[in-house]
Amino acid sequence: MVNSKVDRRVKYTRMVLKESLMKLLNEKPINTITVKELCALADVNRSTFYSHYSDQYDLLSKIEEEIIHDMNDTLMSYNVTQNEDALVMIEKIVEYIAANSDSCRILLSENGDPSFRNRLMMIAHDYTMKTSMNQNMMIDEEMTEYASWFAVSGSIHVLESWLKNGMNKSPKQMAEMINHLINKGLASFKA
Amino acid sequence: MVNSKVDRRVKYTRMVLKESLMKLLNEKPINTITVKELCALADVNRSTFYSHYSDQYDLLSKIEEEIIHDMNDTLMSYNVTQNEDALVMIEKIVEYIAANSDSCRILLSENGDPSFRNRLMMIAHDYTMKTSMNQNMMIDEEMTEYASWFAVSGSIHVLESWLKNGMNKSPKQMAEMINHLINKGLASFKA
DNA sequence: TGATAAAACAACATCGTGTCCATTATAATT
DNA sequence: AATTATAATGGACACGATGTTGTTTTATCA
Repeated sequence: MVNSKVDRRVKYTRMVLKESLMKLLNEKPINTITVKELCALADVNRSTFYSHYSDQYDLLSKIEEEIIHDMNDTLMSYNVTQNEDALVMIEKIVEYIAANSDSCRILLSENGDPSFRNRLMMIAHDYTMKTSMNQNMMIDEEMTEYASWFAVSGSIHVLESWLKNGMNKSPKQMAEMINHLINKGLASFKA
Repeated sequence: MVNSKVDRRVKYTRMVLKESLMKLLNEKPINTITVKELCALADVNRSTFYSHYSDQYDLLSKIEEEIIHDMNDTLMSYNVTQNEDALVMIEKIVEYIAANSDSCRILLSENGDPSFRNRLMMIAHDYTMKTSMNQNMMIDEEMTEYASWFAVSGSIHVLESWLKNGMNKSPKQMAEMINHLINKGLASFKA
């Protein structure tokens, strides 16, 4: 156990700082949040903060790092093969986001961090495109790249809206819809 | 002429401040830009800055406002009817972005402003969805909303990449590709 | 050219910042 | 339980950006 070597006080300090920053991000953008007020909310001395993080942005990126890493691990554990259907992969991603909806909702919101969105897109790109896109050859190399990002960006934004709407559909429903939109576009929704 | 009533000095001050902020945004994110350095670059007194804008973010939003307003006007002038093909509307939007590629590239980049992206998406949403989506009835109200945002977000992101790549395709090519992706998805690109 | 208004200049208090160090409190170890 | 180690606190500090104010200089407009 590597984790057990970390002092309990350190664990608590980092945890409460992360929680407090997320609370503040739920109310206002990062650029209006000061280290001072963050520490006041967390009831942590400002000196202590600086012994862990260089500033608000550093703390935010650490929070994101944690989620991204955790998500990667989770997806890795499914050990998806090239042949497996892309729909399964999309489902796994949606389910992970659902399981971490609070954090994801905040980080993807108006007050969130665009770079988190980008990192998430990179993961989605890797995990879905490898399986679905490469199955068939595409006409144009550059166009393929554009098409791939179109799908990923659209998907992520749909999930952002979904989180904002309190997850009014099941993860399975969302995954199926996204899969349809990616592969067949709006045509698949026309009556 | 309403514009001619504005003092030349005021015009110059605002112009040079806008230009300077864009230059800085081309190099680093807004949260690392100070009013002090912005004024130094623009060679404008800090007091003068404050008589026009409350802070960097205010100035940035004014810049965005200008582009958004201008874009709306441009699109309005085409007076697109409900029946007109969505492809035409997409072309107009792509062409506008191409004509203002420098500003749009910066504002949509890593150092740009997410809210500009959102405003752009609102416009694209209004101008394309009204024409294309409503032509056919959709199955589910909520799903229609999701599908619409999927298309818009994907499209904007593709255009972001396109700008970043130095516009290696023609606006017409991009518009056609986007139109295909929206309506037929990846299926339309498979060999 | 004279009236008007904007920009520049200088000075100011304020606030958050980042970094000290000494002290206190708490966890880990024996 | 006592000891050791180390994390957190509290206070102080200089520093720089901020936002404001009043005065002077400069440019514009009519």
